[in-house]
Amino acid sequence: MNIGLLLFIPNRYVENRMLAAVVNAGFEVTQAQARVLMRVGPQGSRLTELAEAAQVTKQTAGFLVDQLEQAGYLERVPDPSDGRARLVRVTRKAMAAVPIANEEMARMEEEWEQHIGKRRMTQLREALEMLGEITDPYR
Amino acid sequence: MNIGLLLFIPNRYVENRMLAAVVNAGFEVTQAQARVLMRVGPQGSRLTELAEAAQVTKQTAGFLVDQLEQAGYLERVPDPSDGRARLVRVTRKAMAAVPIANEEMARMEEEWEQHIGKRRMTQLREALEMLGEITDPYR
DNA sequence: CTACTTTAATCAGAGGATCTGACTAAAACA
DNA sequence: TGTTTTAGTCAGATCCTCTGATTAAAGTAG
Repeated sequence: MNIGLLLFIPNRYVENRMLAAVVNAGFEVTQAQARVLMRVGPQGSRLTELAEAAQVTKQTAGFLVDQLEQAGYLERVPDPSDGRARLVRVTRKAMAAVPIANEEMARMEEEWEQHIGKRRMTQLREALEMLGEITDPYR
Repeated sequence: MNIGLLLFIPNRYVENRMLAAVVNAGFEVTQAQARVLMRVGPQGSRLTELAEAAQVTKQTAGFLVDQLEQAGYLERVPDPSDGRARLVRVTRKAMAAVPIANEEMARMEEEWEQHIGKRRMTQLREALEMLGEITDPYR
């Protein structure tokens, strides 16, 4: 079985479960919005950075940030160090979603470890981290 | 680093490279079309099967098959065993893309093995296959 | 055999996500 | 100062995906 598909299946599973957990807790976000939201840094991020991190164009990132801003999950403030730029920041409202997502992630990892064993889980992580070195366009 | 993201990065990389290889060889397909196309079985598949395998609704699958049919990559023939159903089959034109995709995949896997080593590659595969058992909704 | 239920596929309509190209304004640089 | 780069936005188009309703064939229970 092709390794692309092998990677795709658990990846889709994680995305679905994370989103479901957050939506279930009352946060109304879509998959695409969530991908942007989770990439906003603690001190705020520029739109261009978000676009790169989420692998979309600036326009798409802007479109999604607009929606998240309107929903009250993000805010834009002027960037003091650059008059052209603005910093996108996570609001308190959105921060409440972070522990929910983290807990769901932890739960999932535990289930996985239960199924494939601690040793294989460590090996999986190691292999994926190394693959990131050659497949992640942003580093 | 969260395992969802760790899975996402190489997965995206595979999808991008596979699509690029095929497109580069003159096949004009999109990512979504490719996902459906690669799931058509050798004896043809029903639309409903394709929808399940590609994780989309029947309507979406139908929409994509329409496009692929129009482009000459797929054809629909009546299913002799069921008057309601039709079989979607890959045309000769599209079959020419298969070796191209396979070669690109093989090339990628070789590069990965080069980077992380044969042992880790085997472990990766094994762990992913086991994870599929609990994360693949279609089995 | 008839009536009900399920299944395969399509039609209609809508919303979401993404892109390319063109533009404005601020910053960096020569 | 004048040119080039960078951050972000506007406009328009396309692609992908969904929900809901419909048609027709197949399966099933009496």
